[in-house]
Order: sequence, then C-alpha cells, then structure tokens
Amino acid sequence: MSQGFWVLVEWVDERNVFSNYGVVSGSSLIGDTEIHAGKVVLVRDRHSGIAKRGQVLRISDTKRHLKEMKVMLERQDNQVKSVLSLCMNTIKEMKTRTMFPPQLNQSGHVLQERNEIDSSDSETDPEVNPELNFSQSSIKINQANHPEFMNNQLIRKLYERTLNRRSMASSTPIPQKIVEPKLTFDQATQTEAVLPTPEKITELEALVHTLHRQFLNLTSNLENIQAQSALSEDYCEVENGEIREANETHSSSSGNQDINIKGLMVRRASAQTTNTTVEVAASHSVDKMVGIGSGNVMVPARILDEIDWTSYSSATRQLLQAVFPRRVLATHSLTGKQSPAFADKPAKKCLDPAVVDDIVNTVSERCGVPKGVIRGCITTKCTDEAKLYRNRQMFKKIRQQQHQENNPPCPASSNEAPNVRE
Amino acid sequence: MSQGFWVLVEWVDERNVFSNYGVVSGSSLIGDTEIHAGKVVLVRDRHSGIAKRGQVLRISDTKRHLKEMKVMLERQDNQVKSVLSLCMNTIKEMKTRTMFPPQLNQSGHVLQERNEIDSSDSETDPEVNPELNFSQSSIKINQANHPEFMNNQLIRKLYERTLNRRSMASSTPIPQKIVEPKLTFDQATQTEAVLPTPEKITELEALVHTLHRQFLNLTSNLENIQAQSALSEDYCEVENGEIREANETHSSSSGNQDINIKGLMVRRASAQTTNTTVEVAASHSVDKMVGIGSGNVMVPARILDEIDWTSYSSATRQLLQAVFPRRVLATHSLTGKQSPAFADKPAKKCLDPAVVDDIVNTVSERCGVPKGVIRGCITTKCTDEAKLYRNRQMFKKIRQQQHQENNPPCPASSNEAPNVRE
DNA sequence: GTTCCAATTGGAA
DNA sequence: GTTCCAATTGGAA
Repeated sequence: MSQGFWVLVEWVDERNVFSNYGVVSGSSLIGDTEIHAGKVVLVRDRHSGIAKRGQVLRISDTKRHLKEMKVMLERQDNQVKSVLSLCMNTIKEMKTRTMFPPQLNQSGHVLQERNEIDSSDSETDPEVNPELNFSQSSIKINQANHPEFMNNQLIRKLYERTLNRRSMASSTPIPQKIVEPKLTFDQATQTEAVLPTPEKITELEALVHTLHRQFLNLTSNLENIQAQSALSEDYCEVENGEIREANETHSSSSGNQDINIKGLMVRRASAQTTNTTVEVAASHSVDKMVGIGSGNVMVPARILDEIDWTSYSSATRQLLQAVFPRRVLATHSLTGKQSPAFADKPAKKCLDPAVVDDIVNTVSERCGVPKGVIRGCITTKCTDEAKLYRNRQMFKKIRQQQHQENNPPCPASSNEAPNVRE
Repeated sequence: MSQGFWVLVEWVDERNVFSNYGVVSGSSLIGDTEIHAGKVVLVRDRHSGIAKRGQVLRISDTKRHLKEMKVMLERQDNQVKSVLSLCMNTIKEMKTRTMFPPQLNQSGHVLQERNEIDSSDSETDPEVNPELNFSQSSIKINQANHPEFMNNQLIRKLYERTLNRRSMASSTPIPQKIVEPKLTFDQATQTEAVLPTPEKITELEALVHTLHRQFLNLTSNLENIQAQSALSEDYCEVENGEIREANETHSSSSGNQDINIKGLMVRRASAQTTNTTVEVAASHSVDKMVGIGSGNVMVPARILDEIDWTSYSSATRQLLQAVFPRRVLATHSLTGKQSPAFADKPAKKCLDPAVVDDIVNTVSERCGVPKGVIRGCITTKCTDEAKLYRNRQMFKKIRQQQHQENNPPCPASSNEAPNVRE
C-alpha cells in the first residue's frame, strides 16, 4: 500500500548538458523505503530488470500529473536545446563553407568538448557524483533567484561561473555555502583555478562587454532595415551640403556635380512605411537617403544596402566614396595635419570631422572593430585616392604635352598632318 | 458543476520577454463556456473585479496540480532570467567603471529596449495581438524540435530569426506554415524586412562566427590557467634561443644577458598538477615558462599572468618585451624591409617571424582584434623602442663628448682641476 | 584601377 | 619614459 505512488526522477547516469526524466512507479524502487525530493534512488527497469539511479524530483499519487510535469521539463529543456543546436548548425555550416581552413581551436562541438575536458581534467572519484548532485538539488525551491533554480546543467554552469566572479568583485552577500560544496566536480576544479588570478576576471568581463556590444550591433542591423524605409530626417543633407561645399573651396568647381545631385535627390519619406515586402523593395530603386551615425551623413539607401559589413576596411572605403567626391578624398586627409615625416610636403585639407566621426562610429560598431582601426582605413583611402589623382593629373599633363609636341613646335614628327588647328 | 475546474493561464497583457502565469478558477472566466488549451479567455479578478486576458495553458480539476506546473514554468523562466540579469549586471558594473563615458547606444537595458522598439515600429492594431498569440500557442505540443516548444518569448524570437535565415540559406524542409502565420506582429514585420536583403544574412553569420570565436577564447582562457601549471614542452626554448642568437649577430654582444638568463631558467614541470590552489599559486613565484601560440614563444608564466588582455595594444607590447630584449626591439622591425618612404635609411633586421606570428595570433584571438592591427602595434613598438635606443645612444655620446671636453682638449674651462687623468 | 602593407617621422598626451 | 597618432611612401597582390 505504501507503494501506490509515483515518482518523477531525473536519471543520474544519463545526465549530460541536458537531463533525461522518467516517471516510475513506487514499486520499482530498490532498497530504501523512505524517499523524498532530492534523494537518489535505484530504480529497477520494468522490462530489462536493470537498475538505474534516479534523483527524485517529485512524488505524487497521480501518474498523469507527473507525466505532465515531465513533459513540461522536457519542453523547457528543448527550448534551450533547439536554440543551441541551431546556433551550432549555423556555425558548422559556415565552417564547411571554409571561411577558415581546418585549424586547431575551431571545432564546433563546444558542449561536447567542454564536457570531455572538464571531466578528464578532474581527479575526483566519479562515484562521488550522485551525492554531490543530491546535495545540490535538495536545497529548497522557494528562495527566489538563487542557484536552486538552476535545474538545467548548462545554465547552472554559466550561473556558477558568474556567481563566483560576482562574489569576488562586489562582495554580494550570497550564501557562500552554495558555492562551496562541490556541485559537480568539474566546476569545482575550474572555480579553484580561477580564484588566484583576478586579472582573468577583468579579462572575462571585457569579453562579455565585447560580446554584448556585438549583440547590440547584430540586432540593430535587423532594425536598420526597417528604419531605412521609415527615416525622414530633414536637416542633415543641408548641413552636409554646406560642409561639403566648404571642403571644396579651393578646387575647380566642375566634375563633382553628379555627386551633389545625389545629395539633392533626397525625398521625404512619402508615407509611413507599411512594412510590405513590395514597399521595401521599391524603396531601393528610388534613391532614398539614409542617415548613419548621429545623422551627419546621408547615404543613398541602395549604397548602404550594398555595403559589405563583413570587411571593416571595404565598408569604410565604400562609405567614404558614397559620401565624398573622389577628388575630395584625394585632396583631404583625416586630420588636415602635416605629415610629421615630410615637413616639406604641404598639408592637405581636413575631411569634415563630423562626417568622419559618423563613419568611424558606424563601421566600428557594426564590425566590432576599434575606432582607431577605422580611422587608419580612412587615412589609407585618402592617400590611395591622392595617388590615383596625382597619376591622373600627370597623365593629363603628358597628354597635353604630347598634344603640344604633336602640333605647333614640332614640325618634324607631324609633318604630313593634313589639318593643323590653331 | 461545469465550473468545478481550474485553469492555468498565461497573462496576455503582461507578456514581456518573460511571461506571468496564473491559476484561476473556472468560475472566474467571463463569456464563452467552451475553453481549450491555447484559447485566450477573459478572467475576472476576484478582488478588483477587473477582467484580464489570459491564454489557457492547461485545464485540470486539481488546483494544486496546476499550481505546481506554474511553479515549474516560473522556475524555468527564472533560470534564463537569472543568467541574463547577471550578465546585464556585469555589463552595467563595467559601464559605471566608465570604460566608456556615457554615450548613445550604450544603454544596458537591452531587453526593455528591444521590446519597445519592436512594438512601436509596428502599425498593426494592438487589438489583433491576442488572436495572433492564440494561433501560435494552439499548435500541438508533441512535434518535437519546432517552434511550438518556444514558450519563452525571448527564445522564440531568437528561434524565428534563425529559422528564417536557415530556410533561405540551406532550404531545409522546415514546414513553411510554421513561419508564415504572424506569430507576434513585431516578428512578422522583421521577418519580411529581412528577406529582401540576403547580404544581411552573411553579415549576421559573420557576426555569429565572431561571437563563437570569442566564446571559445573566453572558455579556453579558463583552461589555460590549468594548462599553465601542467605544461612541459621541452623543445621550444632551445629553438627560440637559436633564433634569437641569429637575430643578434650584428649587435654588440653585451647587455642582454639578463634576458637570456631568463630564457634558460625554464624548469620542467616537476610533477603532474594536482589542481590545488596552493599549487597554482606556487607556480607563479617560480619563473615557469609557458608557451603561447604554436609554441614558438616561451614566456614566464608570471608575466603572462600580468598581461592586460583588455588592451590589445598593451598586451602586444608586454608580450614583445617579455620575449625580446629591448635592444632587439629597437634594432629590428616586423618585416626587415626598407621603409618605402625613406629609401636612404638602411633597413632594420627582421624579428623572428615564427615568434611574431605566435604573438600576433595569441593577442588577436584573445582580444578579438584583426591580426593586421596587432602587427601594426608591433611596428609601432619597434619604432618607439628605436627612438628610445637612439636617444640613449645620443645621450651616451654627449656625455662622452662632455667628458672629453672636460678633460684633455679644453684647458680654459677646467683649469683649476686638481687631478688630471690620462 | 584598387586595396593592403609596413617603415619612418615628430609630436601630443 | 611610454604610448598613441596619422601623414607619407613604394610596391606587392
């Protein structure tokens, strides 16, 4: 009669990153007669007769009740599992596309690896495992926000690591005993290894920060696509026009009309976007202007769309070309300062700092690359354009000289020319 | 009698990134008499009398049963919530430490923001919301691995995005009807906006790849700490010594003995590590050498430990100083090539490429910065050292000259000197 | 035609 | 003493 109950268990020996659960009859339990949540019990398999170790999660007299709880647990685990496996698949796909030839340290099986490494590193007797897990799970459930909520092993691991870090950094009064007992042996060893080197903590924090920044970039990219069709900032292209004019002062005023026309081609967003694919597609054929950064730079939406953000360098160069006429790029530099190495060479003019800043910030954020690197790209682009510009000028001059040589002052070579102009 | 049942609901209007749940009596339902899982019903609050909309998750005649399921759901949500909030806290903490002064786009409230933006962007009538959610949740539960498992909104969002990407990239035969219905209006608009720009997909993939790489770095950092105490590569310092000698050929052979001594101070790991904190701490006081990169570079463990990995620049410089004598840094350059800008200046010698590669790879990976940038740092460090070296030499020369002036050839100034040497 | 590389410089910070 | 910056160059790719 004392066995007319059912037990929801988590299979101890099948524990990996995700758990397996089972609902078993009280009569299939071996040994101890007294059980309670958290206890590890031996369960005889009805068919094979083999005993497995299971940790008691809940006891009930209605089997259906426990079955439903089991489904819930599995369902939640599956949520995380799906997302993880999708990520892994994406990464694997990308790897087979061989952005990188097979290298050390690039395997996709993170979870697996972690597990193998963790357990092989440890010298703890594996037999201790069930007890350890027991001690963990027997903590009461209703102290909100603490490790007892960490049912899922993966999340538990993440949590433990963060917890340790935190309790050192900010001395939050988290009950130390939760950390102290060796929860799972692999974690315990890692914990101890981390403690003596606080530098690693700041290092990890910096990495978390970078990850966060890139996450923001990632999501903001998705929104930019929508924002592009809805944008209607109306002051930028005017300011920008002025600035660009200011930059142009010394140069001959022909040749960059086409670019300025582009600048004037701004159209107010004709209607609030209605989010249909057609609309978005249509907005590409029109040369709608989109602001980047703090809005100092207006770029044709189509060009912005075509920019290859996987390369900070080409993204920078493309943006520059979209914003500045080539002659400006050739005759200006990032700062307008003289080269310290060539005191004789005259300094170039300065690219509009506000525009430069917007480009730098945009690319730096989107590509997750330090700003200084982007500035370096701009410098390089300017010098590259300067070289081309110089070459073109030289070519012109040579052609003019040849022209002159061919005609008036050179009677020997162009003797039989039938019509002599000028 | 038909109302002697209980209902587990998810409150529709309180849906955020995480849901709120409730167990309500069947008698508090308003309107429809027929209900089923997935349906959105109006529930009258017992105390206030105000009606709230709730989506039916489960119906039962035992209240306790549903209460326990509610706890389970909340518990699982809390798992994710805890981890997320811990991350956010860490990030916030770091921000208040003002690595960056307050700037746009650096707010820590990602989850909040995301939600606000999503809903404010849309022009859909908010009244449609419940029906949409209904259509989603009414999908049967037992088709494993598909969106119906996505109870948690956050995970659901991630999943939808990934799903869309995948179904385009690799035409996996995922039932299209799961994607088509507007699950939640904000997702639907995002989905449609993404489709027309496949470039964004590669962009996102590249970001995922970067994130993954950094994740590997992050975790491998933890292991390095353990690995450091177990390392016993025995060929490197010899090779390295040879190479460094080769690099030294032209220079006067005094002055870098101290560094070479360090190179010889390598000790074989005396015993297999036993993972105790004491051991790890002890390994710091001894000058154990640790290999970085492919093992061409041996660095004293203590120095490696002290390196500030949050700055790729100073990390590079510190590594360089740990590996090369300062005079070598001053007299060598990254490539050994002549400056294209100064054809008259003699080229410096070339730093050992294998060593350079190991440093570049290490810092690039650990800091998540392009290799070219690290190489740039090395170039800069070399020129900086060259300047200092030149200054020191000059200073020496001047002192020698003063010495000479003070003594033999200058009888006017040092007339009354009592003892004249030489 | 274009992009990328790194050696050199003087000076700011 | 040290680090960082960016302007310039010729040439490789």
